[in-house]
Amino acid sequence: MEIEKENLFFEPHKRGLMKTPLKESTKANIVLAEIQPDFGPLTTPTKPKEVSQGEPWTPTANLKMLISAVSPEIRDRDQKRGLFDNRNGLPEAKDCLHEHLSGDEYEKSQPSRKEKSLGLLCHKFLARYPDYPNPAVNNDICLDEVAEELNVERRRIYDIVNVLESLHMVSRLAKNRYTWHGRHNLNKTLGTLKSVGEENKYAEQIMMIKKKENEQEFDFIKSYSIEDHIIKSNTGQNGHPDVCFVELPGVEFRAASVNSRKDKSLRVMSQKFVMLFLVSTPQIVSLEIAAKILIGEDHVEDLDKSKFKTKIRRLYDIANVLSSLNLIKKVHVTEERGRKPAFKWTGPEISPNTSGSSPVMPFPTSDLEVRRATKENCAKNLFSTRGKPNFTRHPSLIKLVKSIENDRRKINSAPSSPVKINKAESSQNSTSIPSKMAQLAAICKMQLDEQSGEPRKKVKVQLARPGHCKPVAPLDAPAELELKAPSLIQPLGVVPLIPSPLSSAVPVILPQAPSGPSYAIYLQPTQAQAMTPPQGLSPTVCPTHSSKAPGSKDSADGTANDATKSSASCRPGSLLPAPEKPGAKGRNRETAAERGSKRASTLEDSVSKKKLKEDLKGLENVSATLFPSGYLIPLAQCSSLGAESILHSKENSGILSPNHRIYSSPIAGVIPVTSSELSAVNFPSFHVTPLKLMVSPTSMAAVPVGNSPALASTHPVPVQNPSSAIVNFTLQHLGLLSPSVQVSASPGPGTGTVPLSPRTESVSVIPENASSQQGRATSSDSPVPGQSQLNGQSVAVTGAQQPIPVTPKGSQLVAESFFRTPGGPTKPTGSSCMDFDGADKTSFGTLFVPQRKLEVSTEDVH
DNA sequence: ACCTCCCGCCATGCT
DNA sequence: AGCATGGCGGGAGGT
Repeated sequence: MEIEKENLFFEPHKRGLMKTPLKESTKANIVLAEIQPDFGPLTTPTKPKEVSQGEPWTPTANLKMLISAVSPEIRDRDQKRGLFDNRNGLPEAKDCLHEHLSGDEYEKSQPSRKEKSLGLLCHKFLARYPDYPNPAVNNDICLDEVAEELNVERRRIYDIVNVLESLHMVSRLAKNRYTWHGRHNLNKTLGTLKSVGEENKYAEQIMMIKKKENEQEFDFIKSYSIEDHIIKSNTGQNGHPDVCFVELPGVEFRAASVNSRKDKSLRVMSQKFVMLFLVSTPQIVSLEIAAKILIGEDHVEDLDKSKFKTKIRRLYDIANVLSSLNLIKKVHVTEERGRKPAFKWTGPEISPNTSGSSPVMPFPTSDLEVRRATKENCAKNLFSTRGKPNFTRHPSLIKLVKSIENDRRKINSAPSSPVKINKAESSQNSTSIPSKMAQLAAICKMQLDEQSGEPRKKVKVQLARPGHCKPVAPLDAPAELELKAPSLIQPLGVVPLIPSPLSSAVPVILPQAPSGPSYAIYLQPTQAQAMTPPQGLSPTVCPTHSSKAPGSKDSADGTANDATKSSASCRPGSLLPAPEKPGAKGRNRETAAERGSKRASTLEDSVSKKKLKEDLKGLENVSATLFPSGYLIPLAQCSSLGAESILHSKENSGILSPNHRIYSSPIAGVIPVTSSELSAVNFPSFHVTPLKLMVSPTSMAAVPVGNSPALASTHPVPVQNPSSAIVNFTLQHLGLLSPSVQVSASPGPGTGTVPLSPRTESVSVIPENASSQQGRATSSDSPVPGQSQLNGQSVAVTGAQQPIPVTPKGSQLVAESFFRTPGGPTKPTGSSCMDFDGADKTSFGTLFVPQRKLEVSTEDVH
C-alpha cells in the first residue's frame, strides 16, 4: 500500500525540483531515475550506492549552488576538495571525480568524513525543500527516496528528520513518509520550547552547573545531584525528567506513537537542547553543560562517563542539524580550563512574550509550584514533562492516540488517493510547473506572512495571557500568528472578518484551560483567515468566511462538529459537505478513502467515536493537559498552510487546488478530509477543521463558541461525532474562560515590532526580486530551484501580503529575520563556522553578526 | 591527544 | 518474520 501510495504521493517540491532536472538528471545520473522508480519499495535501506552517481539532483544543482552559497562550510569543504565547482557548487561533482580516480584518489575524493557529515547531509536535505512550503503542494518526504538521493543510509536521514521533527519542521505521516512543514511553525515551536524551558528552569540549571563546574570541574555527579534536585524540583514534582516531547501541533501526534520507545530520543534531546539556548542569556550553550542537564533529567544516577560521552555524541548530531538550520553556530567558550566546544544560538529570537515568557509571567517565577501547576496544565499538555509519560498525552490516551495515529497514517497514506481526487480538481496547481510557481509565490507570501505573523503572534499571546494559562498563551500565540498570517493572507480577498476571528476566538479560548483556549484561537485564525489582526475582535468574523468559502455556509452549522466529521465527509465531497456520513462516499475516494475508510468507513460512528476518544483523551490530557497545545500549534500550522493555500488559490485563481489542502490537512495531523473540503472552500477553514478533528473536543467546543461560522464555512461537512458531550464539555470550558482578551495588535514591544516587520517583508521580497534565489536562500533557506522562479511571482504576492501583515508583524519577526540570516551575518567576523556569506544578501545578518561573535567568548569554528 | 562524529550493529516495536 | 526506527558506542578522521 504504502509503496503505491508513495508513488502516488509526490512531493511536489522535490518532484518539481527533481523533475525539472530530471531530464538532465537522467542523462547525468541515474540517481533520479532510480529514486523515483524505487519509491515504492520502502524496503530497508540498502546502503546507498556509492556516491558515484553523481548528481541525480543535478537539476538541483542550482539548489546546491544555493546551498553552498548559503553554507560556507560546505563550500569550503568542497573547495578544499576541489570538488566543488562554484558554479555547480555541487559536491556531487566529486562523485564523478572519484569515478575517474583510482581507489585511493577515489577515497580521498569522497571520503572525507566531512563530506559525509550530518551537517552537510542536512544541508542537502534542507535544500530539497523550501523553508516555507506551499501548503498546497504535496510536501511529503519519502525517507527512502531521500536517502537514495542523498546517497546516505537511511539511518542518517532519521537523525535529521528526528531533529526536524522536534522543531515541527516535519511531521511523520506514515512509515517512510514525513510531511515537510518547513519553518512555518518554527517560531511557534521555538516559542513553546522557550516557555517550556523557562518552566523547567533550565537557565537556573545551567547556572548551577556552571557554578559547580567552577567548583569541581569534572564531577558531574556532584553537580548532577544538585542539578537533579533542581531539575526535579523544577521539572515537576514527579521528578520525572521532563523528558516529554513538546508536541505542538498534531504533528507530534504521531511521534508519540512512534516514539513509544523513547523519548529520550533525539527528538526530545533536540528540544531540550534548543530550550537551553532559548533560555540561557548569552544563548551560548556548551555541550558539556547541555549534556549534563540532559543527563540529569534523565537520570541522575548514571553519570557515567560513557553516558556522558554518548550524550555528547548525540548532541553533536543534533547540533549539526541545528547548525544546518542556521539556528545555532559552533563556537568555543573559553573558560578557565580551556576552551570548550559550545554552540551559539543564531536562530530567531523568540520573544519571551510570545513564547512562553508571557505565559509564564503570570505566575510568579518564585512560585514554582504554581507555575508548575499552570504550566503543567498548559505545558504538560505541551510536553509532558512532569508527567510520567513523556508525551503530553496520558498513557491511556496514548493508546488511543496510537490508534488514532494509525488511522491517520492510513489516512495519510490515503491522501494519495484523495490527492488524486483533489488533484484532479486541483491538478492544475500542483502538477504543473506554473502551479509550482504559484506555489512558490504562495510560499513567499507565506514567509512574509509568517514574518508578519510573528508580530501577530505576540499579539495573540498577549491576548492569551489574559487567560490563565501562560504556557498556553505562548503556544497559542504562535499558532495564532501563523493562523493569522494565513488568514491575513487576504489573498482570499475576503477579509472582512479579519478582526473578529482572532478576537473572538481568542477570548474564548484564553479563559479556559490552556487547551481550550488554544483551540479556540486556532479556530479563529482559520476562520479569520482573513484577517487581520485581532484588533477587532469581533467574534463575528465568521460570516466572512462563510462568504469566502463556498461551502462554508453549511459548515457554519456545525463547525465544531464538522471538524470531526468534516474530515470524513469532507473528502469525498470536498465537494459535499453536507453529508455527514458518507462513509461510503469517503471510501470511494481513495486513499482518502482510506482515511475515509478509517474514518469514513467506520464512518461517522467509528470516527466519531475515535474522535470522541481523542477528544476525550485530549480532554483528559487537558485535564492533565493536553489539549491544545499540540493541537493548537498545529492549527497554526494549518492556518499557515491554509494561508498558503489561499495564496495559491489567489494566485492560481482563487481556487485552488485541493491538493494543497490535502496536504495540509495531513499536517494538521489529521484529517485530510478537511483539507479536501478546504480545498473547496477556504483553506483556512480547512485547516481549522483538521485541527478540530485532532483536537476535536476542545477545538470543537471552541469553535462553536467562537465563531463557528468561519469554521462552518470552511468545513461543509463536519463530523459531528465529536460527541455532543465533548462539545458541551468544551463549551463549559469556554464558559469558564473569560474572554479578556486583548486584541491589541501590539506586537510585542519586544523587538523591533512594527518597523521591523517591514524589514522582514522587504527582506523576503527583495531577495526574491533581486536575486531571488540567493535572497531566498539567505533569508529563508529554501534553496529549491523552483523558488527562484517563484520569487518573481512571489514578489507580487508579497506585495499583497504585506499589506495584510502589516499590522502585526511583531518584533519577533524582525528578530527572527535578523537571526535567521544569521548565517550570513556570522561571516563578517570571519571565522565563524556557520556563516553564509555567500548568501549574504541578507543584509541584516551582517550587522548582527558582530554582536553574536562578541557574545561568544571565543569562537570559531574549525 | 583531544575533538568530532561517522558508521552501522542491534534492540525495539510495529506490521 | 520482516521491516522500520533509532539508541548506542566503537573507533577513525581532523585538528
